Amino acid sequence: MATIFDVAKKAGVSITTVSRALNGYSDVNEKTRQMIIAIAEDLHYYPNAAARSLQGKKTNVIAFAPLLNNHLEAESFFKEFTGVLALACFKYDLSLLVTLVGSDSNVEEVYRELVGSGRVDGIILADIKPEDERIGLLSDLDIPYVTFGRTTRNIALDYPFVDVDGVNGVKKMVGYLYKQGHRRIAYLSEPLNLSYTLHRYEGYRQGLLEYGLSEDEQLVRTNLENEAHTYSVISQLLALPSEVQPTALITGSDYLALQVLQAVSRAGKVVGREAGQVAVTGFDDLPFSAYLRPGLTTLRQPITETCTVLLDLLVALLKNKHTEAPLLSSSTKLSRVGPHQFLLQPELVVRESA
Amino acid sequence: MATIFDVAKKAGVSITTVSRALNGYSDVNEKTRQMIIAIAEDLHYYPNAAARSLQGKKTNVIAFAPLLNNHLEAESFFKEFTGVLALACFKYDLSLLVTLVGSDSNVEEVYRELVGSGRVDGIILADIKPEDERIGLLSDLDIPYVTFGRTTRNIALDYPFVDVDGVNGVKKMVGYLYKQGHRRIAYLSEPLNLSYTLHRYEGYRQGLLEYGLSEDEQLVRTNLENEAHTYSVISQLLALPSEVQPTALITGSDYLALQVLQAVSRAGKVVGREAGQVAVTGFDDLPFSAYLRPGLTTLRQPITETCTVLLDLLVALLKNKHTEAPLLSSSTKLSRVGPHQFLLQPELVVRESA
DNA sequence: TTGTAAGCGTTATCAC
DNA sequence: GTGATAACGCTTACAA
Repeated sequence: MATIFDVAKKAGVSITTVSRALNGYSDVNEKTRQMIIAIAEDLHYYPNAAARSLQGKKTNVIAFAPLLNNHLEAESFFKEFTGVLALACFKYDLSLLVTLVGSDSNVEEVYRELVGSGRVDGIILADIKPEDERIGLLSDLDIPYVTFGRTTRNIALDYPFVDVDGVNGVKKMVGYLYKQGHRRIAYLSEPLNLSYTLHRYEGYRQGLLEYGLSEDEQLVRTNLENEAHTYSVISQLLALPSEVQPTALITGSDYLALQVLQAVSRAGKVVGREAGQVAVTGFDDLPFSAYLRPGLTTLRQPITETCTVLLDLLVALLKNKHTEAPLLSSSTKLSRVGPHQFLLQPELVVRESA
Repeated sequence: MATIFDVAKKAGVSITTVSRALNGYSDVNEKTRQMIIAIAEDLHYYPNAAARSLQGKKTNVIAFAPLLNNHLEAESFFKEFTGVLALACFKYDLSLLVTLVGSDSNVEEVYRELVGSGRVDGIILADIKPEDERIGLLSDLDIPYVTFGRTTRNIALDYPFVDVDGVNGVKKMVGYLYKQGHRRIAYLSEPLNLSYTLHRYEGYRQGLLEYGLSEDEQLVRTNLENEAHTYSVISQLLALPSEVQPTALITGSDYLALQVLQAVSRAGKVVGREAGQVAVTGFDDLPFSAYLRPGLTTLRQPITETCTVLLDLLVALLKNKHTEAPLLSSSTKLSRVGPHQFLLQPELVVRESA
């Protein structure tokens, strides 16, 4: 590979001049600059990124460092999100470094290494927990970062985040089902480990409250860990006496809804919105959801918009660590809930399942 | 961030000793090493990756640098593949740098920059064209790389690739349809720009040959660029006189199959394998394909295995640029077609659509 | 077993 | 306008 020395030698100037010419400094004779540019092209010279970042220059790489969830739902969402994020990065002229953080690894160490290595300009964090130690860590480490998702505890930190409003989303769903005539609405969820699971559940509770329905413990199952478990829970629910049996099942994710769809069939009931049928809903609107039969009524996470806002925010922080947050294009979906904090509204997508 | 100097100072030794202690050299007093390790941890010291790679050390980062296809099919496959690849990289303790190469960009320059930047140890190339200039380029640049997919022209190069056998796959599909009684089998494809599209089409031709069917130009449409076009082509095909009308439609990808499914319905026909119905098949087995109604009969690309083989191969090249290729776990799906060249067999997945 | 010093390829500071 | 030269943080001969 050609280095700056090769260019300098061939041009008969010093490396300083080459550097300045190529970096667009004004104090270079225009003729000299043109010559240097021509030679650089000719030699296929590209500045070594490692050397540049040693000098504290930008790498134009950002990291996406989510926690690795072996959960299949998490995995399919991860694929979709990563793909969209990579596409979005392309538009911002950034490369995306995907670094998964294993569940058995020393989390703090992984992030410290990522930052200390100097490989990336900024970080996108995901899979935020109710109280997430990574936020304090990255703040301490003084690297620009944005989280996708937010903590639930009201810690004083004003960290930058973008989140999809799970509370409001599920609340809307409860409202939709209520208007469809449902009065006994169950809530099914994976374990409430990550913030988004809590937010969605909270939306369920607020929804019930808003529509004057009381929460019935029997109808809330927030510990569905695997398919077998889901099956048994559903068959239990659908075997309840008819006056307490749920007529609608809200699930915390599309993937879970998928299992529930199967389970309901196995229990001998039909999914749908006709009388006597069981309504089932999801959350995410992953690509497969549109193709299920019946099509899944769900809440669409606006992934593309999310990534755009994440990058707008991160790029602003990259440019100027302590400046005001950017004024983002105001979409009806998007609201600012803090100086650097944004919430996007999921969209109710009605299909046949509810 | 703590540097090696900080550690050295606190330990009261030179930076050399710190470097050797931390890199596991044998010529360091074990006590000294332990002390240094303790101090390094205490100080949260992590070697700066830029500085290391300036010394020609490994970065433990590999790049995935596919061409950006605005095509939706390409996009959904890209997401799936990238996600699986990232997951696989995690197991190999590698980070994945995703760098999309825009269609309007200077391709050569992008790859030169990627290599010249010194950011990555190796590269995974995708979207291989019949004759792909990137292969010669990366060879010249002398960076380890593996391609997903292969060229079609028999250029003499013995470059490392892993590919899914599209020829054999579609051939199998023709055989399957033949045994189902189909004699008029159409082939539908996006434009034949990339190798895999050509391979799949070639499989169709070989299949016809093998089963004594003659190729009918009317039944081959390899220029479907968009949905509208697909609709019109399908309605044309299904309006042919019954003695020449196709009873089965092989498509070059699941995504195209999706459009075809809709188009057939619009043309007033039913998709399926009953008499009088139209058979439709795909290629890829993307997640949504199982959920279509009717479920899509297709050829599954073994993405996970593909990524494993890609990484096995690349990691071997990383270790020792000119050594023999690794002996990979022999699966029935996998065959070696050259020293560094592997072919995986797609699997026929029969569902209701054919 | 440890330290000194050169060098990896840049950019930035300061002379000229 | 241009050029020495000193960083940046690390690894690795070569010395001691």
